[in-house]
Amino acid sequence: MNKTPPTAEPEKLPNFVLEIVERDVATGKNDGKVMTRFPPEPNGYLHIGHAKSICLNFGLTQAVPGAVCNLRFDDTNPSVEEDEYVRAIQEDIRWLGFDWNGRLYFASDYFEKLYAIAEKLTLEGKAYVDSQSLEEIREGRGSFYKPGRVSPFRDRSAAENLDLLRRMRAGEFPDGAHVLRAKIDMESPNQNMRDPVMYRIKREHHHRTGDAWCIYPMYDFAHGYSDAFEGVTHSVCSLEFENHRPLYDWFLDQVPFHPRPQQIEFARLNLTYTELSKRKLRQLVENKVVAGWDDPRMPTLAGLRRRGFTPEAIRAFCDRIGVSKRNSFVDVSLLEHAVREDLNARCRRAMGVLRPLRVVLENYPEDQADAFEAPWFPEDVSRGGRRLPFGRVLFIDREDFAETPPKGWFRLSPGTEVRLRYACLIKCERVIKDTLGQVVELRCTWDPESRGGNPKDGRKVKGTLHWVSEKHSTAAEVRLYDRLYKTEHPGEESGDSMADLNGASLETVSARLEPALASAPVGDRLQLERVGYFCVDPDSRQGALVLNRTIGLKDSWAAKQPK
RNA sequence: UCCGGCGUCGUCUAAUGGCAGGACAGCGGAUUUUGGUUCCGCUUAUUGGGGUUCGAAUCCCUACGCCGGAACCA
Repeated sequence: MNKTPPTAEPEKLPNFVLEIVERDVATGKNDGKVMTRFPPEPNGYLHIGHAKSICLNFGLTQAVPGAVCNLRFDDTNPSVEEDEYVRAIQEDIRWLGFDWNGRLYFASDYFEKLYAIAEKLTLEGKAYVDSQSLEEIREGRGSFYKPGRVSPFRDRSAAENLDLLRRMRAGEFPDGAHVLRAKIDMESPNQNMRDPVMYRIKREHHHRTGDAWCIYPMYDFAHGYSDAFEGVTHSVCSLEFENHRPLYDWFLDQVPFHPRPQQIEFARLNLTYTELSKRKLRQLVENKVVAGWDDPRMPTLAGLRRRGFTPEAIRAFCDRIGVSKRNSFVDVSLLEHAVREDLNARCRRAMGVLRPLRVVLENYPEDQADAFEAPWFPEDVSRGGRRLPFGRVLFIDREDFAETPPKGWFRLSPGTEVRLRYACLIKCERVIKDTLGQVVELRCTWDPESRGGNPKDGRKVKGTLHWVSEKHSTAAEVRLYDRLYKTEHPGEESGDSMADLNGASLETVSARLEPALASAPVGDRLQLERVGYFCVDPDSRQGALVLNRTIGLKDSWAAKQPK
């Protein structure tokens, strides 16, 4: 029997980021202060990969006394950023169970301070205005194998550069006419150091600053300083920024800051059968492959929430996958395990039939009306229950009947007897088919001496089926979700994950549920016994319930069957 | 061909010069009015080669493999 207490947070794995932080605290670096930040660009919804970063950054504040974590929107590219995303991101972080405690920042709040630094660097001869075209700049930057070539504008005087920069800001030049570049090293083997662009002219409405600016700072220039302005000590980002660290440090070297932030890189999450590229996820939404960012098939937090995942399950998953520098693919079954583990401990059990098959009990009197007691939590009957109305006509799941049963079949088949959970034993006498040969109804008999499920004579049956009474049951639309992609690594073969979409990722069925479920509120989670975990979708209306299957139960019978 | 990073069970991850451990997955078994849960058990790993050392997954050298990098994106 299941004695599992309500979900407990599992032990966190040790990880190298936490080790660095703890060492820095121990050695008194930054006067013992620890500040991290989670810096999303508001250009899409957060997904399970972001959850890993959130759990790391905010989780550090729970592991290290006095540590804090900021939420900072990295909104330096107005072309792609929107307020909708700012709101959704905050909602998702809160839902996940974390709080930035008012430490909410925007890179765009620093535009004035960043610009001041740009002027300072320009004045000091560490930055210059380049008037080459985009193509010329790209060409001049060289390649993996070819060193860069200096721009013909690289030696403009500080005064001329400052004048041009001010006029850039003032809007005197068209988009693309000039950029501000850091003067570093065009021959560096690290291409990020080959005079990176600091500002570009871009006449685009910004979601917060509106039209106040026509020049916008680039990530590399803005990020480290934004960290420094806030007092961030440990700036955790993903592996693809490793090559940017020398540049991060170079910018910080030009202005004294205490504490001085340190960039630390870790491997972002990859999940099998899952796409976690924001660009690709946006494509799914824009191409209407899914119903929206919160489609329950999406790996977004909004999607997982609507699917019925709990924040506890996602946190437990993140704690369990660890943090390292190895790029890896986590098996999606680990996520599924975390979800089942949490849902198993918290969900009440109920009965519902996904694909109803009519069962008529020929020896059950028309006017008889039994009802059977059933606990909501079979493993803790003290938590209450309900009565299941019974009758002459019932529904069982089509999957629980086989006219010619395979080896090892415990369920119903002609001439065999099974238990209806909490009710009684029934035996299949006859199969009724339509003109196409499809089974449309089963004629059965019940054993009146087996009320509650145990026969008087003590005979055993192998199978126990879920059921509902036709007359009393309530109808529901049930949405069954499968993996969005049919391959373990979507896009691996063709280069485009769209090619590996699972066309059957959503199946909608007309189910019948036990009557007590008719009033289940939106968001309610439950287990349909023998079937899976479900939650009530916001699309539900009075009398028209919509259920999402969060995840099926483990099914060792189905797993063993030949495909 | 350049720069940076990474190589531990099928997968993810521990070990910080001293018994290669855990989780998931898989496979058995027990219990079970959910083919669920729970419990018990089992299989499986240090990329190769050299070196240092009483002792190496760990340090050094070397080879190989994988990932990232050539936006006025982040």
